[in-house]
Amino acid sequence: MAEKQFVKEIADINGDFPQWYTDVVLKTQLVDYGPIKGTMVIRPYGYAIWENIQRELDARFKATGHQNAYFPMLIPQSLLLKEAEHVEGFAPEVAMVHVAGGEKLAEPCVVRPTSETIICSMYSKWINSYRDLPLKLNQWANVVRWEKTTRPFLRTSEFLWQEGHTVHATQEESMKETIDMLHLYHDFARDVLAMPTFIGKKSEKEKFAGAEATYGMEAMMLDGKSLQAGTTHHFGQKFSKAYDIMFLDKDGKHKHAWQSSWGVSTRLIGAIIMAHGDQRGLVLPPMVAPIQAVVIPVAAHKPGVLEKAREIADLLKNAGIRVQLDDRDQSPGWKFNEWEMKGVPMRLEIGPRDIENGVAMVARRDTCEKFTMPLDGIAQSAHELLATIQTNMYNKSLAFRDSHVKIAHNMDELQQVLDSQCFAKVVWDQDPACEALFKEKYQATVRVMLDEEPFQDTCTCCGEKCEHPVVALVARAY
RNA sequence: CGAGGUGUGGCUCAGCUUGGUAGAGCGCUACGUUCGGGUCGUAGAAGUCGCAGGUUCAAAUCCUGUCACCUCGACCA
Repeated sequence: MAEKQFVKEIADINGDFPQWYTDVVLKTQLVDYGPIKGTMVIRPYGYAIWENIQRELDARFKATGHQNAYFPMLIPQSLLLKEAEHVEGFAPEVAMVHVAGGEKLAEPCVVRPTSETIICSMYSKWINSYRDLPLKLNQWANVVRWEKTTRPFLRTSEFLWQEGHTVHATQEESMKETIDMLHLYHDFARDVLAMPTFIGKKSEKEKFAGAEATYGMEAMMLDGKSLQAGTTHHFGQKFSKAYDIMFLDKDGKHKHAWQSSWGVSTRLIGAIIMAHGDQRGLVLPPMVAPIQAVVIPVAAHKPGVLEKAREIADLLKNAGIRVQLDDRDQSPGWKFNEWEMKGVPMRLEIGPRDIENGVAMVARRDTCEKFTMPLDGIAQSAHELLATIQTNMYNKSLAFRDSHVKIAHNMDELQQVLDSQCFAKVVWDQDPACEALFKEKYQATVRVMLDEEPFQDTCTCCGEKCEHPVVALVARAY
């Protein structure tokens, strides 16, 4: 059987993690490849994960005073050209429309690679007074970036995301928003995705095209590589000057507004897969799992078994658990394997023996433990187990990550750390030459840690005394 | 864009060196059997071998061109 071969394949992953990754996302029917290279078809099981992420994130946005809106996907080229750095940064990966309605367009339009330009052009109309500020909008949308190489969820030509764009009267306020949202993402990853992340500042070289400062949230994957899982940007007044977003302040003077933007994408799904997955396939945190519990009748042909299984599934469903009864005509072992591969957090087996004993066999996906659970009060027990799994998954990831971060005092140590598939903490003087060396010698990138005291006064890279030492995280990244 | 690789039923591939009737496993369909960790049997449907040209009595196989995709590097959420 193909599935049997698959289980065998991922049992010998041998550090060939990307291959494991691709196999898993295709086999578990999260996605399929689209007809155009680099595009991804998100199938129902994969999309349901995104819906759960959306719901949880959106609630957090609303709770912090943000509103949702929607802007057009097609942007006139001239609008894109207004902010020089932004254009330069995105030009190589922009898709354009030259013909529409059978005629060549007088002015081509671009398919949004991000929406700063169209949103800022609207903001300049909408904002006139300090009374209009702050303006904090978010959009759930798709964007297109014509990347050279692609991988499902992690890098695709088109992807789904949310992009928040805020406007403020002062730099302090805008900066606070940038940092607040970074922490919102961090907390979200911890509480919902069960994924510990590092938050930090991107170097000058790596910051967003057009931003004054870019901050990122990065997660450690099981192979010790880093994945950027979210970013927030402080724009200063760059875009407000390019797009003429001005307001009349309390003091009667016209001023350019201060802006921020921030986003996370369907890449988060890739992050979940690579942060939690194991040799049997996906392991989904209960908060985002499309199916939190599956009920499998064993010896379903015997009288009363299927009925009891259905009764228990209904009990869980009424208790608010996303549950599925698997009453398909397959052998139980086959089903166990399928749902494990698909990452369902808990499985309940109901057979004649269990009914007789008033229990269900329960299997946890995160630990692969199997034990009995009394049918009496099972909805409550299931809820508690799901919460336990969620917490355990976070703790497990955190322990893994913490054991894979090491301090590097010099370049020799850095090499050792990176070669052992770990992140390196270094001291860096923010010299671009040193950053270039990290990249050149180790294909590694830096992100500046926030609020960390340097552990030495010399640079890990060049060994010279630092004038502006910062602690930075050096890691190989996806 | 640099380096390597692959195109053969729905999927994964064998066959190619040395040209001679198109193959397997999985999946799918029907019937039966089985069901506490990937059941078993019988029967069946399904492929102009990526495309174009060339060599030959004869091309999946050899030659030339072309297209597509995959992996690894440079860029990105």
